[in-house]
Amino acid sequence: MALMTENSPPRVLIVDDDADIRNGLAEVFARAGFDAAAAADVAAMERRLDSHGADLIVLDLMMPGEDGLSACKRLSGRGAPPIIMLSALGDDADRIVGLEIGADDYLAKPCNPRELVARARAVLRRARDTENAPKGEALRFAGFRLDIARRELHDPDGVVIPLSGGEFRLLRAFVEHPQRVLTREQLLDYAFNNDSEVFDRAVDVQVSRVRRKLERRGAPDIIRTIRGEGYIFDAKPSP
Amino acid sequence: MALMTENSPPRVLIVDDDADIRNGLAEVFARAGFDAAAAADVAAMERRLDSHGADLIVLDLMMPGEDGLSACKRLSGRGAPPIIMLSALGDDADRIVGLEIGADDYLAKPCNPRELVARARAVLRRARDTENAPKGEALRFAGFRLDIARRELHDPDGVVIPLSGGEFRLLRAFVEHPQRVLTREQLLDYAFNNDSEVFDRAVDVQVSRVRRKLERRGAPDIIRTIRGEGYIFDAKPSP
DNA sequence: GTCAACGCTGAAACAATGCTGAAACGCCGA
DNA sequence: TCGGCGTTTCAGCATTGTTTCAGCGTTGAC
Repeated sequence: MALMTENSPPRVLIVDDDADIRNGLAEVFARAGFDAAAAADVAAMERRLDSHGADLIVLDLMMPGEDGLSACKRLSGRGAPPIIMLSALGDDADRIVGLEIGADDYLAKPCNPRELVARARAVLRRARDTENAPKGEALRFAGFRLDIARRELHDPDGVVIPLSGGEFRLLRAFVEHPQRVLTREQLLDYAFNNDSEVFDRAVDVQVSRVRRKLERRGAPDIIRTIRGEGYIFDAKPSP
Repeated sequence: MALMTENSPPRVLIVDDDADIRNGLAEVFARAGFDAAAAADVAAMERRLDSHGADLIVLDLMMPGEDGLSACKRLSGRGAPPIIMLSALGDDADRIVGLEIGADDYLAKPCNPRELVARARAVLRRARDTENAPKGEALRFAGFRLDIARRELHDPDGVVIPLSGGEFRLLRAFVEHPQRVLTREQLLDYAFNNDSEVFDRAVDVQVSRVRRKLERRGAPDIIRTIRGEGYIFDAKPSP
């Protein structure tokens, strides 16, 4: 599968012969934060896939030229991104129901744009979940263990240290970027909602909160201050 | 039971009178790494079972000739592989549940192919885990037993705790994804009808309903809140 | 080298934001 | 009509960004 690039907007490819629908859906997805592209028929879709790839295809069922259905069957073999089929209302949705082969989801047109986007996100999430499923992620440092799936910190004795959401994100940012100076600005990027302007000093406060919890378990000086620069996470990643 | 050969693809046998669905599902399973075969009716299924065996049967409920239901009842007695029943659109899965047929899981058509494959894997996993145990696979946690086939929850004393359909689906989602934070969005995916837009908060309410029933049987804190993130099912799977 | 002013940081207190649980309501299908 | 279920409302409160202040390292002048 064309792997979705981490931390970049998911690329959706809309395939429909009706220009109004095509562009409308593209705009809907674009506004929802997707990287949206459009193709008027199956041939154009294939070209686009070859040249740019995609993380998700929204495919109209009925189209002149090669049918969406046959394209779906063919695509869904290997390596293709997940597919959401759109069927025009009035086409017996029931029949399509039986034919849902290969598609990851389907909707009847006209469909609510928000619902389409929601389903798209769901399909992408599921695809990603199955990719990352076997990953029992845990980051270790100085005897501690940061359990990503549970968002918990365990001290060397295995005792759980409660972390708030912000504390967890900050500590995670540190653990994932160890042994290097991180400016407050970088830490804001990594660990704070960057949807609004937040003062640098908020970082100081969170750092001190995390420090206190680490120190209390006998691990002082793991987060060192670099005066005028920022902070550095100074712990050896444990095995 | 026709034992599953170790380290070879699991053999699934799809039984449906509709050729499109039959072949489509076969392709879905094949793509998912199964060794898929298909049969158009119960008689063909029996022949296939005798000649090749299978590790899992996906059986349509409504079929001409012998009904899937009766075939399921008959099969589930002895040595037969686990069965996933598919009920056509409109049939209510919850109603089927009450019937004492031997299926291991139920899905309502139309179903998401990924969902079906996931359920198939889950059934096979359970079957393997309890290979030597009497039939009646169930998910166990903290002394409780969640019977997938009967959609019932039994407390440590064996008493049945009534669950509504939504409560069952939510609890099942939790039990199948333990020890990790599940966002409300994920839980909506797993446990709610994704036919329309449902607000996040519906999850909270269902969670509180399930919590109340668990707590009343002396199991508090099994579903923990992760503020700002979601919920985590924090129970050790029991033997 | 000494000293003082300055700026940076840590700690604590504070307040606003928004998340969550509980209860109640209403809709809808059986 | 009733149970199930999604929505709404509201109160409580954890979280978190801001503020204030003191300590101290840094820096520049003398």
